[in-house]
Order: sequence, then C-alpha cells, then structure tokens
Amino acid sequence: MAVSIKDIARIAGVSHSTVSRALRGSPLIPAETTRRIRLIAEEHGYSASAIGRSLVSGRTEAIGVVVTSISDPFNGEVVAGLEESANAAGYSVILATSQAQPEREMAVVKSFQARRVDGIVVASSRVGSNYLPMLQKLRIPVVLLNNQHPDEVTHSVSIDDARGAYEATRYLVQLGHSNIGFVGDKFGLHSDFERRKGFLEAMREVGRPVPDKNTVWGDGKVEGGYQAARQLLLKARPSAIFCYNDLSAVGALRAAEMAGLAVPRDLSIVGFDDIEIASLVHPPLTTIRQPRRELGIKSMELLLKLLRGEQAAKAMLLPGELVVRSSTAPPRAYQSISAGKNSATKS
Amino acid sequence: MAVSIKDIARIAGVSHSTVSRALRGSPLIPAETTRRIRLIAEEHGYSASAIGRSLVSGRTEAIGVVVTSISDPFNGEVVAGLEESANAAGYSVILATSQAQPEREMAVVKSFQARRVDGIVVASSRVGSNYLPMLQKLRIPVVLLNNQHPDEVTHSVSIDDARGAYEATRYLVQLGHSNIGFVGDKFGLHSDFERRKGFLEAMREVGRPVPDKNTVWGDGKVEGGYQAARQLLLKARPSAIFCYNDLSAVGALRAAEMAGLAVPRDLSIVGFDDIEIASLVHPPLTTIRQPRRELGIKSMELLLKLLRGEQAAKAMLLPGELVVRSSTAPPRAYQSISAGKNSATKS
DNA sequence: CTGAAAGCGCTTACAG
DNA sequence: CTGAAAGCGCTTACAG
Repeated sequence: MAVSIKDIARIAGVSHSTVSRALRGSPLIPAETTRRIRLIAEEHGYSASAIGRSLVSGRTEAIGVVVTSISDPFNGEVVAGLEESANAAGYSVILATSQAQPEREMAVVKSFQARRVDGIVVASSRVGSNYLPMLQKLRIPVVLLNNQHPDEVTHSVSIDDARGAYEATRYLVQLGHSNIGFVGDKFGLHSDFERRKGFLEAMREVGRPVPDKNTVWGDGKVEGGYQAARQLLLKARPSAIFCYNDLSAVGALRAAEMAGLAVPRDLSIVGFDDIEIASLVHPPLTTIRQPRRELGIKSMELLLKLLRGEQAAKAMLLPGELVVRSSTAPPRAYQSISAGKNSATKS
Repeated sequence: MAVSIKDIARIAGVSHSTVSRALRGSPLIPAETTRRIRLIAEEHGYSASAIGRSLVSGRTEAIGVVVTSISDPFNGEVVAGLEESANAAGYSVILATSQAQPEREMAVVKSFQARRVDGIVVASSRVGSNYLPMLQKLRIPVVLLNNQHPDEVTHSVSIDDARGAYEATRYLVQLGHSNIGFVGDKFGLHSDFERRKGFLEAMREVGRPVPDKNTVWGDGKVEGGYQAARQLLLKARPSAIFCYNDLSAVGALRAAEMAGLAVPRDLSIVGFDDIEIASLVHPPLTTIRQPRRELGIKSMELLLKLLRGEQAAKAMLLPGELVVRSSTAPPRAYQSISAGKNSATKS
C-alpha cells in the first residue's frame, strides 16, 4: 500500500493528527513544523488518499457522466464541455456508457451510486426520471442533458429542438419552398417529436399543412436517412427536405445523387446538429448547429450549483443556430410552375 | 448521508458484521437470514459504499485514463475501446484531459494517484516515462498508448507508425511516383519521426533518396497541412504527397485545389489515421487506418493483465491498414516529363 | 500547540 | 452461526 499519514507521522516524530493538520495548512501548527512535515511528505512521495478523506467528508469530488456512446463525435464535444467545467471546479469525471440501453443506463447509475459520486449528468437519457426516486433517496443531484424523456421533476439542459427545426423550416420557406419533406428518426424519441413539431408549426404558419406522405422516418444514421429520403423522393417529390440530423441529411444527399438530382439545384437539404462532417460533405450542409460544448458546460455548471445548494432553473433550453452552407437554394419549382403555366396556356 | 450497513443491521436486529456477510453471500450465514437481510437492504435502497470497501480492500476498481482532448474524434474511439474493456472487467473509468500539456498531464496523474486508481492509461503521452519513478513508488501500473516519448521502461501499446508510413509510400512508388513530398507534424514528436522514417526508408529502398526540399512540417491540422503543402508544391513540385495525418491531408487537398491541381490526376495525396472525414472529403482519401478502438482495447487488456499480476509484453505494436480510396492514382509525371522533352527540343 | 479518541463504511480474523 | 474487535486512511472535536 502507498505511504500513509501514519508513516509520515512516525518519520516526523509527531502524531498523525499533527501531520494531517500540517498538510491541510491548519493555523494551529507553527510554520516551521508545517514546513518540516511537508518536506518529509514530499520526500516520501506522500499523496493524501482521497478515499480516506471521502469517508469522513462524505464527498468524493467526483461526478458521474453517462453518455450513449463515446465514439460518437457529437458526444465527444459534450463530454469535453462537461469535463472542462468539472475539472475547473476541482471535480473528477467518471465516464460510462449506456449504449442507449435503458438497462445499462440504470446499471451505470447504480455503480455511480455505489461510488458515491457527488452528482450525475446523463446525456440523451433513455430512462429519464424513472430512477429519480432511487436517487432522491440518496440525495444525488442529477442533471439530464438533451433528455429523451422529459419531465418536470429533474433538472435538465437541452437544445431547443422545436425552435431549431422551426427556424430551419422558415428558412426553406423563405427561399420559396412549399413542398418540404421531413426525414425523422424512429429512435429519436423526444427530439424527433420536437423537431417535427417545429417543422409542422412553421409550415402551418404559412398555410402549408404537411401531408402524411411528406414525413418519413430513418434511424438517425446515414443508411436510414438514405432509405427514408428515397421513399420521400418517390412519393412526395419535395423540393426540399428537412432532416432530423446531419447523418440523415448525408443519407438524403446520397439518395438525391442516386436519383440524379443535383443539390441544391433540384433539391435542398437541411440537417441538424452541425457535426464535423456537415461542412465536409459535398455540397456542405446547411444545418442547425447545436452548441455541443456549451450544452456540456451549462449542464455541469447547473450541477455544480446544485451541489453548492443553490437554487437553479429546472429546465434550460439552449438555442441552436442556423448555419447556411451550400445544400440549400431557391426551388426550381418556380420554373416548373411557370413551365406548368405555359403548358396550361398551351392546352 | 446514504443508508449504511449499520442502519440495515439495526433494522434487521443483527450485527453489522452479519449484514456484511449476508450481502457478500458468505456461506457462514444461513440462507434464510441472508434472504431476509437482503430484502431489508433492498427495501431501504441500500447500496454498499465503494469507499468503505476500497479502504479495506486497498483497491478502487477504477482506472484513470488521460487523453489529450476528448473532442478529438480520434480519441473518442480510443476511449470507447478503453471504456468497453474496462467495463467488461468491472472497472470504472475516470477520464481526464491533458490538453497535450505536460504539466496538466502530470497534474492529472497526481489526482489519479490521490484517488488511488488501480491503474492508469495515458494516450499520446507528452511526459512519457518521466513520472514513472513517482508511480513506481506507488505501484500503480501504467500503460502508455501511442506514447510520444518512447522508452523501454513502461508498458505501451502503439500503432506501428514506421510500418504504416512505409506501406503508404510503397503504394505510391508502385503507382509510379518517384518525386514524393512529406508533410510532417512539428508537434508530432515520436510519431512524426517514425512516419518520416518509414517514408524515407521506402524511398531509399527504391533508390530515391529524398531531397530536403521534399519534407516540410505542418501542425497536424488542416490549416498547417495547407500551408505546408503549399510550400511543397512551390518548391519540390511533387507528383504525390504523403501526409502525417488525415487532417494535414485535407489541408493538402485544399492546397492542391488552390494551385489548380486536380487530385488525383495531377497530384496524389495519402493521409494517415482514417478518421471519419477521410472518407467524406472530395476526393475520399487514401490513408493508413489506425485500429483506434483496438488500440484502446489492447491497452486496457494489457493493463488488466498487469493488475492480475501476470506477465505482459513491454511494448505492443499494432499494424495499420492501407485503405485505398480516390486521392491516389498513377502520376502524370510521365506525361510532363515527355512534355518537358518536347519543350527542350523546341528551345 | 499537540496528542488521544472517535468516527466515516466497510471487511475479516478471532472468539465464542 | 454470530458478534465484538481491529483496522483500512483520513479529519476534527476534545482535553490538556
């Protein structure tokens, strides 16, 4: 075992109480004694055990963080924000993965509980407030980040999905589009619902209720987006598609290519998230940027507030930002409409 | 504070020793008593404190993991592999960030030490074995992943940089290239050195020693790669460029575009890593794939072996894999050489 | 100023 | 089978 406070006490010829005080800088101990003890501790590579300290303080200075997957670059940025502000406040981050499985999420939270973390952040929770009663018994504050099972009980920080989708749709409408398709995410739960809501609302506002055949669901990944967009192109022939996320949008891009449609000339495509690849695909995607790092930072700050016993907002919604790139343009529809008129004239 | 073993003991009307035994499934306790105690514990939401247990066991079942940055997608995959195998073995991962700063890396390792983690993995270490003496005193096993300060003391798992670079270069040579440029990474330390070594070796083997003007350094990112490649194109006019990593290669791609060179017709470009964007840029990059997740898995497996007190290889080198996409082709050099001859004839 | 004592939540050898 | 005791590494109120 590592060198303990007792070892230092023996070497310094004092009691371990005195060592503890000296190391913590207690004003009770004269400067000279403190100096001497610290020197000895240093020499012997002493490092105070957080375990021992935790046992008496009742705090671990550790925060448990659950994400669905770490290899997902979206989460990488979120975790970076979480780690950054936890670290700045002197907390360590214990990171675990839920694989988007509610049971694993529960298991992970239980292990955090056993480790007596001071607080927990769950990103993209699939469980939501179901385990709250359990945690409330232990008084472990929890913050849900982009929660997929919203409620009014837990503290949460989320992207404003509905507003982002609304703005993306408004932008398409302003470009002149009216027949717009929606590629959702069948696993997207709450965020799928909210983004669709924002989309539908924007369309309703301009008197363009969306027919059923204009909404279709992928899986939030490229392949599912491709399949969904393909269907959409066959059935609804939209001049623009608003996609649940960038990965779906990349799939839609491929579907357009396969169908011989040029983006944005023949078809406009908008994504959501602004992950790295959004700006790297061809053409670069117009999308709604999620402030990923900020989501992490704000969540951790909220949690730290709770740990300090301060009052904090129950739910915090961060706005996304429309990033216009090259996958969107006015529709050719005008031309085909006028072409239509011409032919109407002719007939 | 949370409900403790004593609380359960009081409620069950037994000593806390008996509760501990029942909970741990000691054969000393009769089945009925065990059942009853467990039921009570369950009812009261009891969760054994890992802190208390650690204090007596001397183990925390926690592994400290240091990466330079979590938002870097390369590390995301590595951490995913680390977390996956740690978790499978019942260990938690404490994650921290070095920001590629040696001092921060040291600080992080010290905090891990204070937390008494059972082992440590440091990815892309900037410190290397310098803190080993300190850790050896504490007997905390350390595994360095893609270490940037190699030595023979520590256990390590790394990509075989030299071999990957060698193979990438051989591939270009086989395509017919002979004037090949190298875009290095001035911060790349060991891996820059090794990749350049593999590159030079492959060139030497085919009797094409590389003139100084053919090697130039970026910063491992897009911007630096762009600047470096621009210089290279001006001074050495190579028909192919082997880049330190994919980000540099993306920069080189831009430099080619700015110079009016078509890739791969006028210029072949090869990257290293195979991060996501490698396949998404235009044209998709030929590159050497690093088995990122596997680097994480192997590192953690090595560490777990050490924790079990088993013998393990000091240094493990994982091979990369050449992934041929569309940024490479035979050189036009043949043609320009003949063009050169023509003009020579003219003059 | 300093030490002995108690206690945080556990585990386990020891005694019965 | 079961409990009292000791101890893991700390902190801190208490007594001197």
